[in-house]
Amino acid sequence: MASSETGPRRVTIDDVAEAAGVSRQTVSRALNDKGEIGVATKQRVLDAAQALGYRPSRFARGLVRQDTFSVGLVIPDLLNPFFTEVAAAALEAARALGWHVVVYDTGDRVEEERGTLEVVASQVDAVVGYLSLPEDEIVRLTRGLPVVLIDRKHHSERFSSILIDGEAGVHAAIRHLNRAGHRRIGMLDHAERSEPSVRHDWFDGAMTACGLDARAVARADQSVEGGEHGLHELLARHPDLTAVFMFNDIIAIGGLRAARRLGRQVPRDLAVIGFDGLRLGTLVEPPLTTVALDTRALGALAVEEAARLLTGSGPVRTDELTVGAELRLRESA
Amino acid sequence: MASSETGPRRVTIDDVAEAAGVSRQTVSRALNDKGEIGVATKQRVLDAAQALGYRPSRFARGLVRQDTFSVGLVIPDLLNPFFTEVAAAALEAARALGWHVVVYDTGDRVEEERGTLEVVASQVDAVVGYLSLPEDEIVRLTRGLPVVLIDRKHHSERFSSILIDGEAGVHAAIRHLNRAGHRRIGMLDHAERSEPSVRHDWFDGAMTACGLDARAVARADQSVEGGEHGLHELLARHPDLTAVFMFNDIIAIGGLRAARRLGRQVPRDLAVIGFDGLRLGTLVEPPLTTVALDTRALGALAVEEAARLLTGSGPVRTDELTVGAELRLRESA
DNA sequence: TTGAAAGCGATACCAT
DNA sequence: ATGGTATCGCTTTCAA
Repeated sequence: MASSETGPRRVTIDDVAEAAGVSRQTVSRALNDKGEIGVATKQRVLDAAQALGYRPSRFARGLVRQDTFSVGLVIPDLLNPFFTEVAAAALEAARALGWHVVVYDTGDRVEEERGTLEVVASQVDAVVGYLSLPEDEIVRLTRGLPVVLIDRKHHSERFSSILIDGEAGVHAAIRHLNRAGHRRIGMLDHAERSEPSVRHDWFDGAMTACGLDARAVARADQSVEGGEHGLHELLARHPDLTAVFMFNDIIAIGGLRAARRLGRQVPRDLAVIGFDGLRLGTLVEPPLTTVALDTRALGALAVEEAARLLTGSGPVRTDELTVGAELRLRESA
Repeated sequence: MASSETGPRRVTIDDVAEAAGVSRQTVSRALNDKGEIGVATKQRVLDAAQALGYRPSRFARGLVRQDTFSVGLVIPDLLNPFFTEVAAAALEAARALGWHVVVYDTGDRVEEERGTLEVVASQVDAVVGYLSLPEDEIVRLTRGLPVVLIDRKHHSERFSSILIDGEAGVHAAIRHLNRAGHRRIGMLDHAERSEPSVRHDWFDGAMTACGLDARAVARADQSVEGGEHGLHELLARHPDLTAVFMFNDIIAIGGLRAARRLGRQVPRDLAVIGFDGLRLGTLVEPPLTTVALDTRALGALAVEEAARLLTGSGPVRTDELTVGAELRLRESA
């Protein structure tokens, strides 16, 4: 027994050729259903391939027929319904283009994002992602690949961005609350970064436009539990609030639950408005009023833009790469 | 202007070598951070690569360093939370193995499943999927690839299966209802295939074991709306039911909504038990009692089994490829 | 530190 | 209908 056992060598097309007593081109023909081959020969080749357990190398094949593309989709958490919807849309758009999608879930960890970007370059032709690393690091890690950033501006030439413009939607939401008589409106912002979010800016602007005071703000983790916690805190500090605008639907759903526990009935005692427009919002009680994004468009645009970047077809107008948001009235406000 | 414009040729390593005035091995060294290269040379190469917009071919690279694996994950609908959870688990397991996952969403359409299987073979080293095509067709389309079927038995040598055993869990569920005084218990089965589901068999067995009549069964589409419809129908035919076991959580959530609309309070007027144990079930009102599957294990096992199949390491015991289910009491029953 | 040459495993083109 | 040969773009020896 050799001590340098090296594992079974890969079965190549040549092995099949030898076993079937033909040349490798003939094997190729048989396997790819090309014509120009005798029926008997073909069968013999197929049998040999089967017997040897032959599987063509996708790399060798890809090398010679340069006609398949894949995009890497990098997201923080597939179980977060927002990203589920974006991912589903990306898959659908990719299917339409005949592209393959390699999905990476970084579990909200920066090191995983870094690790992913490190390996992704050797697997795909372009990257689409909701990324949190500094841009120069992304530039370095993606070694020349086209990159499409979701909900984040870019600077590098190689990059592009799909942006979210929720300003009009948030204004509509606050106006809606104002008209319904709400004056003391708070916001639950996210707690990820140290600075307030862009959504908070929109909220601020909308409140100011209505002549309202926008200072009742607390922060929450991006999870149902985070929203629950956050609303408790917000209401502890501002018990007189009659309405709350939430950073997103996930947090809003946590808020709904917290309100119930606090004995505050929604929307009678407390109006709640979310952001994102997740399907999930229709399943909770009461159904969530929200500033709805077209997550489908978001995912689709991202993949399509990646394809555009790769083929070098000209730049598209920024507004075509921007997804708007509109107020969707349901029952929570 | 030549009328036979052929598009920009791909930038290869040789182009970079020429531009930098070095050999291509030197370029390779520079790009892969190998040592054995002068700092100045390295920088010159990197600059040239940058200037030319060079990106290494993943196929060429993969061909020579045969060290990366990918698995194709084929599911009917990523937006169905059950598959979201399975997919997330699969991604996590794959990450641990250093594998890449190419995801395909067939949108519940058989033709798409067929189309996917047709192209997937040239992209991955193994396939994991919740498939509905006849096995002989899958065998044919996947041309030699190892295949792991989720929630479905296999016959082919090349295949393996991850099975769900919910019998004990369903028995526990029915016993729980029985103990709580329920006697008239119905079931909402799925409507996909013509025959009753395996879960229906479990229900049947459990009811019989309790000495109860298991004939109140209706069918529902696998969606929230389907569950809503289905429960209406079931209660129309059997108005005296006091409890319902649902094919899965999605349908159960529809049932919850239907019950509310019918003015039946859950669990007081109607107890509801789902199947799957989705996180989603904790968000609805009331939180859903369910026969919970370990979807995490399901996805992870599938990917790990695919890896095992590929490396040819011996077969694993069937019970290690089976995911159990247990009754998770929440508030709907 | 750098370069030349030999593959990796398939397909395409051109003979026969 | 079948085979020979070049080729895809890169990394890995092995020399220099």
